[in-house]
Amino acid sequence: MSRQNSPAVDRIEKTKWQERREVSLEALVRSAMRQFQERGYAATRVEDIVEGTGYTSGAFYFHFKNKADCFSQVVALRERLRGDWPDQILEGLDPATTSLELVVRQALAHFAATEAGISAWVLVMVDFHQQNRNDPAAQAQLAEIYRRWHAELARFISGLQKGGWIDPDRDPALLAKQVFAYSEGMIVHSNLYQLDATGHLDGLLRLLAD
Amino acid sequence: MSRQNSPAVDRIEKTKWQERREVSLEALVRSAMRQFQERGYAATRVEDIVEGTGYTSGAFYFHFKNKADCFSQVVALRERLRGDWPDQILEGLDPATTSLELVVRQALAHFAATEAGISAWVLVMVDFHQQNRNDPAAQAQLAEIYRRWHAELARFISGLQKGGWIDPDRDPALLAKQVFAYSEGMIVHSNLYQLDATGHLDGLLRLLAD
Amino acid sequence: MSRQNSPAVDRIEKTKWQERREVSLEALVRSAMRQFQERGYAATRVEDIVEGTGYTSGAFYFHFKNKADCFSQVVALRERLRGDWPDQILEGLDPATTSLELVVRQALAHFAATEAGISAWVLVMVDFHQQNRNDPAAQAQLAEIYRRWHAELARFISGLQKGGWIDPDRDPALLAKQVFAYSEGMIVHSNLYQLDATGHLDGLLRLLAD
Amino acid sequence: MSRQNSPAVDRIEKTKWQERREVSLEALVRSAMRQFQERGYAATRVEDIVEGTGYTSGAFYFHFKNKADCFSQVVALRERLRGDWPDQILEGLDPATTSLELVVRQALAHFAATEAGISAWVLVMVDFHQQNRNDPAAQAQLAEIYRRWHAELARFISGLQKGGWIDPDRDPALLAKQVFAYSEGMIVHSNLYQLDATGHLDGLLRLLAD
DNA sequence: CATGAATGAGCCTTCATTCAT
DNA sequence: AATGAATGAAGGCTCATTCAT
Repeated sequence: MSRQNSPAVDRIEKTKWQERREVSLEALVRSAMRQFQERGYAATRVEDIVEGTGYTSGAFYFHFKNKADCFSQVVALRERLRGDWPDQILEGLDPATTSLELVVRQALAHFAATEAGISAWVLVMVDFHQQNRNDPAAQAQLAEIYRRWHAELARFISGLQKGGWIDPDRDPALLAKQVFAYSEGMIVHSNLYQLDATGHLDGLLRLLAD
Repeated sequence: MSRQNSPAVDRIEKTKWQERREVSLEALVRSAMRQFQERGYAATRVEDIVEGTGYTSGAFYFHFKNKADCFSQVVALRERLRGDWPDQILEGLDPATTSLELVVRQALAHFAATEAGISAWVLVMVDFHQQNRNDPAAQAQLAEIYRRWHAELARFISGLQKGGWIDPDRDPALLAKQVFAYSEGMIVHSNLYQLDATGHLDGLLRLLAD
Repeated sequence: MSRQNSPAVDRIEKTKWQERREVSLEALVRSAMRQFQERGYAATRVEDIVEGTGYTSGAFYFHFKNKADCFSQVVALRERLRGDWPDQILEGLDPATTSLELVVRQALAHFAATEAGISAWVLVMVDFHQQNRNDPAAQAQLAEIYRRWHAELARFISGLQKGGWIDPDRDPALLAKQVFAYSEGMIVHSNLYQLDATGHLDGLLRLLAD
Repeated sequence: MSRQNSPAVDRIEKTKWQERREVSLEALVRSAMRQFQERGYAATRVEDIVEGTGYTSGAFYFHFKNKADCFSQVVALRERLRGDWPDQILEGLDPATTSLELVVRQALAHFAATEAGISAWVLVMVDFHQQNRNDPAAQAQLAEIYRRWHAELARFISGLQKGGWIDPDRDPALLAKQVFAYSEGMIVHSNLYQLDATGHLDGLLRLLAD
């Protein structure tokens, strides 16, 4: 609290600090996201995250309580990046002229675009889960992440039902669960076993079809 | 010592040793399977595996080149345990009186039984994959494991087609890929996010249905 | 800014700044004393000291060269707080009506009062000593602190001798040394081993008695 | 368990291992004692302890759970070294021809001899206490260490009373407490403030005298 | 075939201190 | 006079693996 300054100056000062802080935090979180994706959660050292950002490991621990906290912030960033996709995608799509396949393609494209090439995040989630099996807080956090993802998906599916793309009698929550699991299962297998994406979309449509 | 014995005695000695060797190897592999499942691959220490078998870490490195080699042998054991399930299950099932759902249930039951309560092996696979991203040999090995699993599934699906449970025009390989991904996606999500199994079977049937 | 002002204003400015400086310094020193006592010297982080004062670590390093310097200033504060106790306590005590025990009790009460609940400072001294074993300057400083404390005690004991409470033939310096060591030994043991104060006063009187 | 060997061979094997283990453990504990004394508990790194023993930090963690555990074992060693001193010293001393001072000198000499030049262990105890203030287990352990030391001292004092060196009406427990605190206070002050030993014995005798 | 003591590289984390503002 | 983001060195501890026996 620089008591000699006027409140106005004070506010400006504070903003400047805050900005600087946000800039470095953002840089670290983005780097962490990339590294986690590239190496997995466990195999990523704090040094790896810091490297290339111009900061040091000390800065890391200024911004994060620990590695797990950093992971949380990465997840938060990913949710922000994803944005309000259920509405965004459905908005302006005419059921009369747009097939279900096209809508689904749009959704997949949205994720591919917003998640900045980080396509196999499930693997990181699994990795994080494995490293924190005995930490109930961490597990609760994972469940919470799912809850949000699932809610978004269910909302999207409701939209599909309202638009007439999907049978309105099916349970959106259940469908969301199935579709989500299927998609991530495909991603897991693609990465673990070096498979191509053939059939991914096809299966998705079968699950959604009545 | 054995050099002083006659060839006959030698052979007997050898056999005894070999037996002991097999016994201890089996014990270690089974313990490793349990531990990997319980703690994940990375988090399982060699000490954890050895503990409870009556052997020590030295024995571990007598039987395995390293931890990854141990993992391989666990996978091999799992394949042996699984056995020739496509034939076993289909054998004697009458399409006229048995629904697709029942057949699928039988298959799921078979895995549950043979895999001895190790139900979330995907997580271990992911874990192993993450720890060995830069080792092409390990990745190739994973691909090979998939190949075999996938072949079995495809064979099973062919059987279903022959029995009239599934549209004979669909591609068994593709279907196997989809069904496998879906199932493991469900398992991953169940474990990571503490979900129940609701809807798992339903989705499976939708994928298989025409 | 001050360069544009008249010398008079300058002087006023300077005084204001100096005041602020003293205020913050005082706050930090007092906080440091509390924290050192509560956590020990080594375990007290600069952050701990600063926390609760409204200042930040930057302010700390404005006032102190480093942590050791801060410690010195705390010690100086403690000496100021202690004040001129040998005279204060003896003043007005009538040897005819006041027992030695009562005088000693008064002294102990005085310390308890002035040192503001900081009763186990020896531990901090030991801690500081341990962390600075290889720094001759720090060790010299400790010796100096002792010298002053010891001188005060010796003066007090001289007073006791003049008042007839203690045999005038005994060496005040030696007695001071013994009494001081005994008292602090008691404090150390009380804190390390969770002992009560039983027998503390008794031993003190035995040391002083002829 | 080398199952191929006879039980006799087995026992010999085990003994060899045990011996080897004891040798290295002893080396590490002794080195730790020296280093703790020389540098203090906190300032002693595991590397310092290991250095000069021919072992590495890995060996340290094979023998000790952590640094605090190592400290415990050092304390245990010190108790072993001290041995059954109350009886040893009093044994064969004739009260008619031996003064109290001489007996006390013998005791002090005993400690000086057995503790192998480690004369200021209190400082290490304080250091350890300071580093573990928030660990109730550690604090309980310290109390236990005191209890044993104090019991030995009280037994010694009882012996002095039986021999007629000390007034039999005084409370041995209280006396032990006072004498112990005084002695360690002296040691603390000697080391912190670079004092000589003058007056130490004198004070001790005054506390014991009636 | 098996033991188990020991290695040694590696990683997370802490914290006194600096410095641009 | 004070802020607070950032540094960077240091230290405790883990664990896969080795090796003499």
